[in-house]
Amino acid sequence: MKNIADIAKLAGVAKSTVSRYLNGGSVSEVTKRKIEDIITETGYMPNAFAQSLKAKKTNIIGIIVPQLDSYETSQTLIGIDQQLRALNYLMLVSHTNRNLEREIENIYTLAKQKVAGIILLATQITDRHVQAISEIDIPVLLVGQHHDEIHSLVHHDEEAGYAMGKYIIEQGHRRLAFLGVSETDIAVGVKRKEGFKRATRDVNNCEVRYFETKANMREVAANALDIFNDFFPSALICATDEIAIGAVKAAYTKGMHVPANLSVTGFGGYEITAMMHPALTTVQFYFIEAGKKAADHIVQLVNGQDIPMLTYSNFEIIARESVDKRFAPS
Amino acid sequence: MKNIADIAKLAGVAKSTVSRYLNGGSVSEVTKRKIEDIITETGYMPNAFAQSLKAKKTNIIGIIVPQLDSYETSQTLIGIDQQLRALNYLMLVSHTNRNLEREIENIYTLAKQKVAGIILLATQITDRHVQAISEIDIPVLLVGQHHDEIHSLVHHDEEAGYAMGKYIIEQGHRRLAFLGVSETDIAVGVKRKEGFKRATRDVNNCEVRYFETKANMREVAANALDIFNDFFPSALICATDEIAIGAVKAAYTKGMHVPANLSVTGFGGYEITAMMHPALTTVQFYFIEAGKKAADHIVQLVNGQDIPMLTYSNFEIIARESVDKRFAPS
DNA sequence: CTGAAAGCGCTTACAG
DNA sequence: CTGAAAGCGCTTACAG
Repeated sequence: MKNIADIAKLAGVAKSTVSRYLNGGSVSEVTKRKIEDIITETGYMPNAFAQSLKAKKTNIIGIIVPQLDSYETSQTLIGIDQQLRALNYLMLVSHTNRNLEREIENIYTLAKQKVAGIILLATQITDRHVQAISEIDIPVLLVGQHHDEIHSLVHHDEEAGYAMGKYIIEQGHRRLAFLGVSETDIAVGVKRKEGFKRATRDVNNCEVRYFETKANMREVAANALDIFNDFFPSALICATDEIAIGAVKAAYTKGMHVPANLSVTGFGGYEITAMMHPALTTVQFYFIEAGKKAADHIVQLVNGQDIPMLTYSNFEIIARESVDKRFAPS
Repeated sequence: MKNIADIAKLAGVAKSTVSRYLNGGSVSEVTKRKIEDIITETGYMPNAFAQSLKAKKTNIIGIIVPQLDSYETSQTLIGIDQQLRALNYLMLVSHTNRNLEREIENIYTLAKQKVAGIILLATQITDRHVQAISEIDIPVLLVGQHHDEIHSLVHHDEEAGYAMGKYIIEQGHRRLAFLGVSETDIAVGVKRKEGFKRATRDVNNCEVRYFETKANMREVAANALDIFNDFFPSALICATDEIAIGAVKAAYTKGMHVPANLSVTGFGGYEITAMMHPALTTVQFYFIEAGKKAADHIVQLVNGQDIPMLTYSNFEIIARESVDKRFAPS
């Protein structure tokens, strides 16, 4: 492997001239061509460490993900990667397997690797997160959760919950079960539920009950429909598509028909929800767009530019087959 | 941010002593403690570039993935990340969006970043891949596809195809449609089909027809069942779970019942296949295991150790509800 | 437009 | 066990 000194010697110029050529500094046409020839000839590639060591910055953005095998994560990463590439950055991905301890650890590890910035696909922000983030002195962007002191990009969970509530009410349903997740997850466990509450609380003759489950389709499929006891909702609003998929499975297993016996909805807009039978009514979030925006934001932060502390990503209700129209009592 | 010189000064020793402490060289107990104190006090972290520049190696493994949003990729990455972490390596992920051009480009980019090794989640290996890989002088491991000149880790696609063929025949099916993908994908498009052929070709009174589709559930759902024309198979063997999911949807859309009117099978063992209605009979590959093994292998290659050029990962047939038992003509 | 020199923050023989 | 010095491969003022 050749280094810049070799190239300089072969081209008959100084190292600094080669460096200038590489970085778009002013170099005469003749010199430029000479260097160019040598570089293509030798296949020379500058050593990224030496560059980074000297320039004190890297073109790597670290991404911390709690869960690699979810549609949401994949789509968000695709968006991030795409925009990062356009901005000439690379993506160092670190998987935490939903382990908060490991999340904190990774913040320090990435800092040590001198990444230019960090995007944290967050599920829960603890004080230790905040402390780690403040210690490392590297820009950090939260995606999916919001914290007052850290730049955040979130989906419009509360509004989405509200829209879903409105929709279900409009379809005439009045006995509703909301199947949510732990409130430690503010975005999914609290915001979506709150929005739903806001949409349904002033509706006449409407009974809503709230339940909690693990956000894992297998467990939901196995247990979800047993938690209602003697309550028989006409519609089941699930806080994620995964939960909804499990719930539909559970319904079939019990011999119930969706939506004839039970309407089911999700949140997310996972591709698979269009393939289900019946196709799932859900909230479409725009993960790829959010990922791109996240990449834009972290790079702006890296460059010292100013961005809003909190940004919302859009959503849309996708009405499909899993919700029945009922005649509501007036 | 402090550097090694600051630490040395504060501890009253030479930089080389601090370096030795950091790298586990021989340092007296007293000195060790002094340095330790200063480091925890200052929160000092060595600059990874300077380390890498000098030591001429990094702890980063580059991963090139064609498609981030597939169960297979996610699971494989989880396995890779997990084992890489155990071996003290980090994972630089680069997404190519199934663009071969970008795949080649990424090989060079990662080489420039001086990653210690590269894992390529491959779909197709062209001459240009081979050339790029030979040029960069960094160990490369192929996962999912096999090439004679490059270390490869593959699923046992041919055997899996064979096992699926045997299984379908055992269930009494004799009018079979195999819905495969382009032969440019050797593992999925050629090997699985060949295995299936081997299992079915000597069976009496058995008619098998081969079709090709895009490996995308939406397209399959829209078109898959129209390509048979006047051929009415009792079983449809799909080369991937995605295709099978699309095919089941297509069947429902046409008012057919699975498996009563048409049995359907997949390959992969995606989590969602257990949640479908009916649950899908498929081949389970062990992606996480494969990922871990891939991580082991690339690190062994990085360390100059010898590993076999070709390694197979296991599989298993998962018999579920999407295949009917028929009485075969004898 | 070009070159010589210093320095980024480490590690590694080498000498003691 | 410890330290002084050289060097990894770049970039960046600075001077010309």
